[in-house]
Amino acid sequence: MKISKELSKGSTGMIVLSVISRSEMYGYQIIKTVEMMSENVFQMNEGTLYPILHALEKEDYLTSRWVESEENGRKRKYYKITEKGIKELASQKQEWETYSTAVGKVLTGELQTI
Amino acid sequence: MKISKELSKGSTGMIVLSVISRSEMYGYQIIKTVEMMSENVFQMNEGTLYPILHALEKEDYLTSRWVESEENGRKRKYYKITEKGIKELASQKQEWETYSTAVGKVLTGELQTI
DNA sequence: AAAGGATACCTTGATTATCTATGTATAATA
DNA sequence: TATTATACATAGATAATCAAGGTATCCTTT
Repeated sequence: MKISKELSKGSTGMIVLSVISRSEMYGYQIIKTVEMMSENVFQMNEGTLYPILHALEKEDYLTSRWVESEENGRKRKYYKITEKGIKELASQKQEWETYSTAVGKVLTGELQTI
Repeated sequence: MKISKELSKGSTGMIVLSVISRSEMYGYQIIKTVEMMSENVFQMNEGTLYPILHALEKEDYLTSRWVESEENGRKRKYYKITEKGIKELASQKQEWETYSTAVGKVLTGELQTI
């Protein structure tokens, strides 16, 4: 990810699940899609993405299949979300909501200090 | 932090700077304050906090002093934010804003896929 | 008086997410 | 012909956090 430091750790799997949940995609396309949707805030690199895809598949959140491109003969590995993945995504979104709301509360100092 | 997984990685330093920016505090108090302000979402453990405090001090974002408590004789190490720390906090808040907004965009799918 | 829990500091070693670098290969462009 | 973009992948390094352990004092309950 481009966003400096370690801020995005932990959310990358959710981001990947999220974009795949809208349409079957291959790895390189995921990178470009996330880049575009985040307006270049997230610039995932391949060394990050591929291990995540493999892990998500191992957990049965995704399935994959090889597809030969029609324009060029290039092979692409398409990933599709599973039912289990859809549930996991919903759970992770909920957790993200809880987390980001909590950060907001601390940053804005809604409550008083002890 | 209590929030499961690794979601909060990278934001802990900012959280600490943020609570200290409102008043001088000692370590244990920081943990309790963050717990309260986040409504128990963040349950920082000591093994996380103390190394962070030392690192922030080393970077001159904080200064510390030992204070003997008046109620009981217990010694506490109070941390105070510096000018440099205030600037750093502002920068990290800005980054958090960019990051969380980007996550929101990807999750809600504001734009279309390629 | 003893025991346990809360307070208060700290460090070490393990875990894990991500990055950097590297590798392979093809297609399109300059 | 050389470079860039596409497309997959892995290995080793880095770094944030956690789990566990250590020391010590104070307060409350038994």
